[in-house]
Amino acid sequence: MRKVILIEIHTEAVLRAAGKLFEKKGYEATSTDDIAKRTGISKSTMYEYFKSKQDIWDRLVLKYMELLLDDVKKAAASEGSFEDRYYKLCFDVASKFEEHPVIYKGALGKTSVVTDNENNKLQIVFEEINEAFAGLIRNGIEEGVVRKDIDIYPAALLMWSSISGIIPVAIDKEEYLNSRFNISKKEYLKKAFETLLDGILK
Amino acid sequence: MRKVILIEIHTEAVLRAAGKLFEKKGYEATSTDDIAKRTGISKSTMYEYFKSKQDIWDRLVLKYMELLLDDVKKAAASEGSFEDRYYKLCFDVASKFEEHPVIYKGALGKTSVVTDNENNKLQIVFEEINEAFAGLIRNGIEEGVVRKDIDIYPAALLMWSSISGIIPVAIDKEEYLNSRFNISKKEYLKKAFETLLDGILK
Amino acid sequence: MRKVILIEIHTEAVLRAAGKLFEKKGYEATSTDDIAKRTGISKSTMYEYFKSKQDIWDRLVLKYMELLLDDVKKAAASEGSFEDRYYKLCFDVASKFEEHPVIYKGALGKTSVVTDNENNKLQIVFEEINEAFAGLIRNGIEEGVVRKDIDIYPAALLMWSSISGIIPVAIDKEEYLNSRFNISKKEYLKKAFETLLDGILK
Amino acid sequence: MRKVILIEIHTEAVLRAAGKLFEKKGYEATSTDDIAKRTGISKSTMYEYFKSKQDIWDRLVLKYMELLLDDVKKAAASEGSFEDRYYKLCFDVASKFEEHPVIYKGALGKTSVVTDNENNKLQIVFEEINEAFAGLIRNGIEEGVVRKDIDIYPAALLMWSSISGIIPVAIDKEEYLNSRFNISKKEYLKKAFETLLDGILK
DNA sequence: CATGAATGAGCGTTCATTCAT
DNA sequence: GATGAATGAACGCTCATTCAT
Repeated sequence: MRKVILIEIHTEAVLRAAGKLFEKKGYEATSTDDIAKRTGISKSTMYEYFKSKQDIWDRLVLKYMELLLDDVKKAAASEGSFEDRYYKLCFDVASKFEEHPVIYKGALGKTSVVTDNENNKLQIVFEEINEAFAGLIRNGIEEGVVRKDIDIYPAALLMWSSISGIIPVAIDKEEYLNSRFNISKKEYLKKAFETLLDGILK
Repeated sequence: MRKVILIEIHTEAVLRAAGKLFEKKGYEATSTDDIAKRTGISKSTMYEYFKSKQDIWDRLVLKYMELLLDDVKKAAASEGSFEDRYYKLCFDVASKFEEHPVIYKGALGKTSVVTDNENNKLQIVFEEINEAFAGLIRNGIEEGVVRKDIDIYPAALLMWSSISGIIPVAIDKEEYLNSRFNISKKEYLKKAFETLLDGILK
Repeated sequence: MRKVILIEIHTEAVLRAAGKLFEKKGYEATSTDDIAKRTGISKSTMYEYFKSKQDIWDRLVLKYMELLLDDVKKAAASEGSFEDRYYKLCFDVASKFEEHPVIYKGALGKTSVVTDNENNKLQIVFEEINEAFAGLIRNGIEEGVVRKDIDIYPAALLMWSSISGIIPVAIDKEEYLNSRFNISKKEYLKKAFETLLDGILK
Repeated sequence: MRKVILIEIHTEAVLRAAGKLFEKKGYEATSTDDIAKRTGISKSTMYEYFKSKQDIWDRLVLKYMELLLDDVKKAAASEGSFEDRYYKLCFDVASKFEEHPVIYKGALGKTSVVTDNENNKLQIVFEEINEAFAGLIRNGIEEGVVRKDIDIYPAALLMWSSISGIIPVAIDKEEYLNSRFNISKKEYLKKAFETLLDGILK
């Protein structure tokens, strides 16, 4: 087998295993032993491909953020009205979060710790996501539904960061929302995204 | 020395030390050794006052959330127009976050894990903060500046969770905002809070 | 209150508490904290009366061995035939063991560690128990039921140590005896004591 | 080096070291640090081969009981008269006890705690030892020297448990026997085993 | 290239004991 | 005489990482 392919295979396998484990037990409680065992390779081999546990985490986060970026780009470029695309984007992000809360919370909670190359890539993905949001808002302006006086990039960052604040709370507080306000998570999210949108509409 | 006083002194001292350390290195990377040493007492003495490392964290988070609650209540009840109070509240929260990002992020990321008594208290504080937000929105409606058709509590939770998403990003991305969009953190936050507010105004 | 009485009261209270706890959790797993708390006095006060945890154990063991001695003496001096007295003695020892297995196992398992004064007392109690056994055997010889050629003291020690080997096994293996050999603990003990007796009878 | 060999080497080495230490200081007072240091490997390596301190103890006890079983089987199947074989068996057990009193006392004091696989093995060894005793008694009956009306298995258990009560006392009280009754440990044991035997003889 | 084997450093927690008041 | 308060010294155990083969 070609070297490059082998690298890809092992890397993928480790990330898949690590993803499952980090999600289930969190970063600290997951041991490198766990990951190697689940991957089906030896720990030493794993260290050939990843230079540390942190490296596994970083590359995993990067991978998931790239997946998120894909989704976000697609949603922003999808068919339908501005609002359709906006909601699609929001719910796509929510769905990603819900599937991998640990990783996405970690990714967004630690964006400041940008020290090495890998994290620079993360920074770039982060900016590209912001770019996609910005593009959507720009379209909204062009279509005449969004206020012209809006600063596109800060507004994009605002949307994006609000959404990333709203979603985990919606997930964590689902039961509380149900029992106290008789409102489902989905309804709550819809309302939240709507209110957020109202802030930038004409 | 009287027992009651000592409890207060030591508890305070440990929480102060732990606050600094958790803030600097995070929960996992902070050892109980570190905390005791910085407090200036022996580890065993510390364990007389706190039953575990988790207990230290829980009580610390509770304390900071209570401080936040105080601020939020005061801001919501302060002089001035609805908008004045809204911005005061937002910036007060931002300022708290900025001082203790690790703790507040942790507090908000785990609010759902309500198992023991201490955490029930945390849950209550959380709800009281939401209540304060709700009170503010209710005032806004009474004053005729906020839309009547708004669901107060979900809206409060939305504001509160959006804000808690916006602030860390604003803090983490300060440099990025500066260099790319030539906008200060404060300006960004102002804009963000403003846009958020627009969503619920008439 | 007179000093002597106070000492007695506290000492008794501590031993009572320690007895319960050692029996329930064993020596190592019982903390001095546990004992003091259960006694209702402060740990420091406890240390006024006992110089160490080991001291508590030693004096407790001594106390129980003295109780055993009492029983043994009474049984040896009781009414009835030689055999009646022998079985009474055996079953009295068994009953004490059953009530306080941890302490009696400990007492008999550690008889060699005779270093300090307290344990010398234990040594004396031990010898007195042997003396009681010896007295019983002597009676048996006088009554013409026990072989004359027997060496009284070694025989006494033998009985006594055999019994202390038989009883814990009977207790620990009760279930095994039941399920495998369909024999109750009591029947087994009876047979065992009988066989043992046969060894010294005419 | 091949894995299988290493497992054997390390396991053996740890058990040897642990045997010495448990014998000298007892289970609780022996630390895992002690054992690893004496073995000459790191504590972490030790934990590769043993899952806990208790595991070390359990496997050690099992090993020694298996050695005892070997001896007992051999003695029961050895040349000579019934009595020769009986005494050989008794003195073999005594010799094993004398070499490793702590372990054998522990083994016999805890045989009832049958929870995991390792301890099931121990239970089986225990029963096999009993079986060997039973075989010996059966031979005695066949040879016409032992009473026919005896219940073989309970009698075996009786012998075995009496012996395990007699031996430690003989060892612990050696000096006492010497100085008080002018009898050597060996003589005492001989007498004790003899008396015990008399109980089941015709 | 892959890995079996090893480990140093550290962790949270416990507890018998002491001592100033 | 009684105790509240403090602690030093361990303890069993884990784990990310390394390195010879």
